[in-house]
Amino acid sequence: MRKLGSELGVEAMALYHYFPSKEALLDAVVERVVAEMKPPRDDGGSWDERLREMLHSYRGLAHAHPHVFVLVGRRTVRKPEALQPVEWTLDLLRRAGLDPAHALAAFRTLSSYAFGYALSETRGFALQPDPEDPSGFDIRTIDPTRFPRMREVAAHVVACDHDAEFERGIDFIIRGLRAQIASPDAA
Amino acid sequence: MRKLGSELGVEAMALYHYFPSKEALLDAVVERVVAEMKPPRDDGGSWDERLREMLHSYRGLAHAHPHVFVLVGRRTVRKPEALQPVEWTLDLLRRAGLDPAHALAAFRTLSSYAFGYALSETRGFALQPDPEDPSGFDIRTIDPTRFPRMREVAAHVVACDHDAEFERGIDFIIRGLRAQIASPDAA
DNA sequence: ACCATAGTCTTACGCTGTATCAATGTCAAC
DNA sequence: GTTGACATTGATACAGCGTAAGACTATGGT
Repeated sequence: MRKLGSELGVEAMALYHYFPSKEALLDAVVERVVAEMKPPRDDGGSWDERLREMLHSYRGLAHAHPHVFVLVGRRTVRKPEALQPVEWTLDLLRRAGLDPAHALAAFRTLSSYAFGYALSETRGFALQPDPEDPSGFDIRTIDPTRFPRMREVAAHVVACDHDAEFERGIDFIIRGLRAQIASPDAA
Repeated sequence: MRKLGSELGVEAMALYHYFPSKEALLDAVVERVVAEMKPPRDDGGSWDERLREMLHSYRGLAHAHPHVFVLVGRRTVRKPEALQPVEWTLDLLRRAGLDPAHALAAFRTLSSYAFGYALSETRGFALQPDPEDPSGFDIRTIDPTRFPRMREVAAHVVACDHDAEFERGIDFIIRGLRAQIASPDAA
């Protein structure tokens, strides 16, 4: 607070005239960040293309604001406006042919995936060697007799295109959604 | 630190004989928590059943240690032992028929999903009304003309079986994995 | 001229992690 | 039996944090 205040040429306590607490201030920051998400294009384009767009836009928040993104997952929503992207996505899924219950399940699946992936990405995946701490864990030097599977994927881990990997995850899920849409009665 | 110290009948600074910093101490806590994960059963049982078991076990950590779980996602791995569950899961996926690159992609998809879902769950999903703050956002009273889709799912949100919902998400992804295994050459 | 209001500053309190260093307990070597 | 090394703990202190309480100033309406 003191730092932010001095950034604004003001004492820390002046901020409390505008926000009741630091948490409320951060909530407002989150609100601003989430508001950066753009609605899906309304022109031609299949539902899954627009869905992909939404998810990439969501992940983009993590890239643009890595420090804020951790806070996005909290239940701090006071104004429903902050949930506009949720409304968009649900609408997308409903138009794709899912009933409300499945649209909700699909939404939670997709958003959990995107949230988890983007968050892991900003913190550095556990398997990824940390360039800032060369003394730390490095999958490339792992004991191949005890961890043969990790040894196997080590090369792929260090030379990983995260954009493509994120997209592949969406592929998996969308395939599942399509199956649900095609045969809504199946378990 | 002072609190933990007094819990142990000791001054706060005594802890620094065993851990160089609070962060290192928390890393050790995370290690202990992750070590609670059990290896997948080795008896008969399809790979996807064992995979489900792993994911439920992972999510179970969040239920058993909701405050610690946020820290699980950090790259704080120093000893590869803490990555034993990763090795198990990779092995599962490889045996299921995925090549190393796809096994890694599948692992990241599944773990991101489970991590994101479990984390959102412990914090309370954004859509879920907060029982501790009845004055906050409540999806049941949302404006149906501005947010028709959210209005539609409101009933399902409040009466949601998270176990089943989590399972449905796994269904989606596993279906995608099966398609990849069936036709490895497709995009 | 008066007062309400908005905006800011000052001071202070209790909390945090931890650097520094002194004190103690323990045990092996001489 | 004394000594010295080392493991462990305690005491004190410091800089940082969020924020409660209240005083001060500036502004605009009456």
